[in-house]
Amino acid sequence: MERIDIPKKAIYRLSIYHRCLQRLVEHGEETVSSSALAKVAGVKPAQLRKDLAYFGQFGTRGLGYPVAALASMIRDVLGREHLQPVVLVGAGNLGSALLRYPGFQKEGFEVIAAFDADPEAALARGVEVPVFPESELERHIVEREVRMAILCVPARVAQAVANRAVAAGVTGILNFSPVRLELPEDVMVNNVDLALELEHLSFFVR
Amino acid sequence: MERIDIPKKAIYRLSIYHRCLQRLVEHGEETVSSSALAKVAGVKPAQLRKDLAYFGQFGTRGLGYPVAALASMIRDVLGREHLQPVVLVGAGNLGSALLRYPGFQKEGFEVIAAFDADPEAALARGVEVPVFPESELERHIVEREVRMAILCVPARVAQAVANRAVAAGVTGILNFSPVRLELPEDVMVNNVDLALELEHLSFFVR
DNA sequence: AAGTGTGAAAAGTTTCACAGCG
DNA sequence: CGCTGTGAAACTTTTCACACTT
Repeated sequence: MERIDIPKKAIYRLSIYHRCLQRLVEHGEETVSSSALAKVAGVKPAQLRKDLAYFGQFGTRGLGYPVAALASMIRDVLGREHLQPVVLVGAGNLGSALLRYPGFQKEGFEVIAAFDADPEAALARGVEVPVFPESELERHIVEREVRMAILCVPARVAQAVANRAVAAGVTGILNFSPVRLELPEDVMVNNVDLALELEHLSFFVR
Repeated sequence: MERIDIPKKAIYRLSIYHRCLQRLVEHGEETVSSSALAKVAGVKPAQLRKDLAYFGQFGTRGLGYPVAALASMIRDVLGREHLQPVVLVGAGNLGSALLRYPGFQKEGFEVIAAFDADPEAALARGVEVPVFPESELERHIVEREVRMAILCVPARVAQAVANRAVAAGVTGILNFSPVRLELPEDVMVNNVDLALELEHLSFFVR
């Protein structure tokens, strides 16, 4: 696999660049220079050029990068040319807020189903995505060939739910539970620990 | 300031260690070795020891670290020995979910007030924290000497709200808006971009 | 014997600076 | 001339390995 020596952080930044490019497309821009794009993305021009260069040569010297084509190549690299189905487990407080969060849909992900121990309660929160009992998790993952799951379950059941999702075919987990999941290393886990982020801030605040 | 050459990531990990230590305290453990703690925190033992060593010598050779004392020193380093007041701006979909999120309280932060353009609507969502009109933001920040703010406002107003909060005295922002905030560099901004995290996953999923 | 603290090596990432292309 | 693409330098972070303490 050639992407073995691409810095992980560069992948993150690719998503940022993509979002900036989308805005440029909307504004009808045709080309953009590395310095202009770097400015709005909040990075240095050289870093932007290096990041893009990992994936090929897209710019024209003396001119810049073609906005639309660059956006398309990033979508391609990130595996987002096509809609990715996603499931969400744990439609409680945070989970149901995420189900109503427009950002996922807007960036091209479709949350096709949610699962909860108590689907009725979740539905009562005004969620539009269908909510199923947790027991049906595996069936939906297999049937729709789902690769990504969002986990918003309580800490004590997180590991068990993750194991089940992975056994059914999930290889990427966005984990909101404050727990370090132990999973096969070919499963990508992305932890978003809200309390941790706040703690981190408090070190710098004084 | 001596903490100039402490890796930023080490600060993040300190929070993780702290959470693991809390669990050990609950289980009545008195001491823990670097390898045991590293295991549950998901890092290598040498890294754990190095991280802790940035702040002093806390372990006993041949024995390990005293659980309670180590937890206390981390709280001290992170500025969390005392309760930190926090405000939240934008009590919409995501914001009101965060107001009901137990994790912040549990980790020792007190969200003392929330602000929204439409406080009535926010209150209707069953939030317990008092919700005020956005115009009162500055007054509360000044009166309670608030240093940290959680931002959940729509992208287009994020910069303006951030400017106001900073002008009133905030120096740390946990930003959920998908926008790169431009602020004085003594202000610490911690971006949590949910759609971005999902995008990042999709690169590794295939 | 068990386990910390730490220099030094290795690995990973960012920045520089400039050659080279359009 | 302007701006990309990129090797090499600088910097940051992680890992190793072992001296040293209890």
